[in-house]
Amino acid sequence: MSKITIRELAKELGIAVSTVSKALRDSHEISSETKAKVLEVATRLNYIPNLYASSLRRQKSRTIAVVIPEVADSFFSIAINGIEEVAREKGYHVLIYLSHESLARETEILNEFKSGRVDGLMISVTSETCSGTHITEAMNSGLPVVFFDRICEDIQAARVITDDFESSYTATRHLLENGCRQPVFLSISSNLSINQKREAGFLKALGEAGIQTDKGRIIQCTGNDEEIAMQILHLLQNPERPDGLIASVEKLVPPVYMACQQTGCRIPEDLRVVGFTNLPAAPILNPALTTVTQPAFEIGKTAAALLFKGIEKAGFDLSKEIQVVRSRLMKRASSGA
Amino acid sequence: MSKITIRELAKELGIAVSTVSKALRDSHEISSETKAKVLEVATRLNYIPNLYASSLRRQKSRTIAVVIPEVADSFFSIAINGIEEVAREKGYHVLIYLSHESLARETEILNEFKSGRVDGLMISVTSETCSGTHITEAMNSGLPVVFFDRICEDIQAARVITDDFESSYTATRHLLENGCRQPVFLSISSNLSINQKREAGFLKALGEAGIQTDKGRIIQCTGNDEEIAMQILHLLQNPERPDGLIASVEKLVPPVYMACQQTGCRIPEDLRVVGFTNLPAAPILNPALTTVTQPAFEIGKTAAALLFKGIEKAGFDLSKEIQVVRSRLMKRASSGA
DNA sequence: TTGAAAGCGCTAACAC
DNA sequence: GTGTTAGCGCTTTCAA
Repeated sequence: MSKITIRELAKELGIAVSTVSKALRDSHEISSETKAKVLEVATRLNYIPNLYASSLRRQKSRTIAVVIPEVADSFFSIAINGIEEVAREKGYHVLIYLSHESLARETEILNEFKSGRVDGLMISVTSETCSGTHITEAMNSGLPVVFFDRICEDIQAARVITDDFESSYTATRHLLENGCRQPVFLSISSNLSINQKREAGFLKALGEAGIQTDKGRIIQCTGNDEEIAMQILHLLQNPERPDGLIASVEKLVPPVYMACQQTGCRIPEDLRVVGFTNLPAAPILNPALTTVTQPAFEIGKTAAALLFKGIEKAGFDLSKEIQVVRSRLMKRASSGA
Repeated sequence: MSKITIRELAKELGIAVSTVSKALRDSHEISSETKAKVLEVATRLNYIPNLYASSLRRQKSRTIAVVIPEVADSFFSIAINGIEEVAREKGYHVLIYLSHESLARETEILNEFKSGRVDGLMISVTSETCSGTHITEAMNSGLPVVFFDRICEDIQAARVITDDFESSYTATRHLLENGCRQPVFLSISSNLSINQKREAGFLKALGEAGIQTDKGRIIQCTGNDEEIAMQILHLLQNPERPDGLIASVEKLVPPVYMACQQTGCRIPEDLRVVGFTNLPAAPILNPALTTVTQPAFEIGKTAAALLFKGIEKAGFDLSKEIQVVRSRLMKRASSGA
């Protein structure tokens, strides 16, 4: 039960520690008989190698870090599922860090990785992150990095993203085809490249439909949850209220629905709604929400697989890798489909 | 930028490594002048201590493990928020492991902790976990353990839970007071102590109301998502269908609502529904869902705080700690409130 | 094919 | 108050 070291294994077997070490790592220079014997005793004594000793020696930790703004969000939590699945197959451990949309916090977190704490990093940046010097610094220290979903445009690094521009364009066209003339786009930050793309897709569809794009079509929702709720409430109370709405992130969906309940604004009759979200509850909302559903699990898996390639394949240049996994528009009642 | 060691710091300063080490750890046996000098050079050279060397030497990793069945669930993801917050304050790192409701997987995960990989463990067990020998084994190796939410009754260990019996009893009474005569309780596993308590609270309320508790009032939902959906569909298609329902876990909510849509069963007229869930979307479902809302964030924080006390306070006996944080019944339209 | 020995970077006795 | 030194448990030359 107590901690057993490689030294004790060696003593038990009557051979040298180095032999045991090699046998355990399945080295080709050890005879298969010896390997078998070592393995047998190791399992019998329930030997578990000390990861820290190994990490110190090999400068490898078999651990990766996942840095995300928030975990209580269906996109990120499902993405973690994908990441964890791949990590487990590969025998890696997963450290989770939440930046809570704070650049300062994100910087602080990344700074710790310079010491070799992790072998790789997967990150979805905060809405405050414009420049990425804290990230490039970590990369320069030799850390393989993969961005997923929320990338940093100005950093040349591996990216796993979805087709934000196209899916937003498609969603907007869907609204327009259902009769919207004054749709708005609810954003949480224009720093975020995914938001810029979603906004661009939205505006392109508007432009093609001959709808003015200059006056308040894009609305920044800032502040805490209550402030955002108030902002949305005001929007819908306004006499010139929109007749269509795209919620660009999941957390905007409840306040939109609540504001409609409070103002008597009917979905979809008065306001057609589409949300970027992976909420399993989307089909059972009142009314069922039309969503741009991102391939969260796939993105997590793909990004993790890419990272491990970067970690394990010598000479593999991660920085040029860009993978796009497509989102799907799921039409439901909220858009009057 | 490159990795700088304590040895180089010492050389730069012209003092011994041990002095540097002690200064960095703010030891009382180092003069404040020396400390200041060391700190200055350390920050100037951007020294980041090698965690693995330190962990190997001190047998402490400043890392904790969180083992949960699933992360794409609002209770667990919010609990992680609470855990992460406390961990960050304490300067600890958080490893996440998903057991996916598999005892085998859970056992495999815990086995790795015996080598001293983490300083403490927070766990919410799988629905397959009846006996906890894999957990006691880890505990016996000296690992501080805190259970949260899904505990193991037969293990004497720290627990942070909610009032499952009482909240289920209250929820059931609420259904009965609104006219239910044939409520059912949807469960995913009777192994789980939280489910047993919730079932017991349900049955007690039924008993007090003079309702028979022997015939199929408690329904085990097993299998994958589709199978569960089919099972619930059959339940509602049955001529003797229930007039009230408690969904004991979040993932049962969507299939219940979907089945109602498909069968034309109206909530709350034909079926009054209560769900154990922290879904932010509960108020905007069709109709708004009455929930037993668990204090997920509080549970996470409390459990983490307890674990750190167990890790850091010498002689503190974690195993006797039991903390109960109360859930709240949020009455909404689905129960006909 | 196996073994001896030198560290990985840090900490904690123990000396000075 | 500061320095010297012996490891923590493991991996990896290099020698046998």
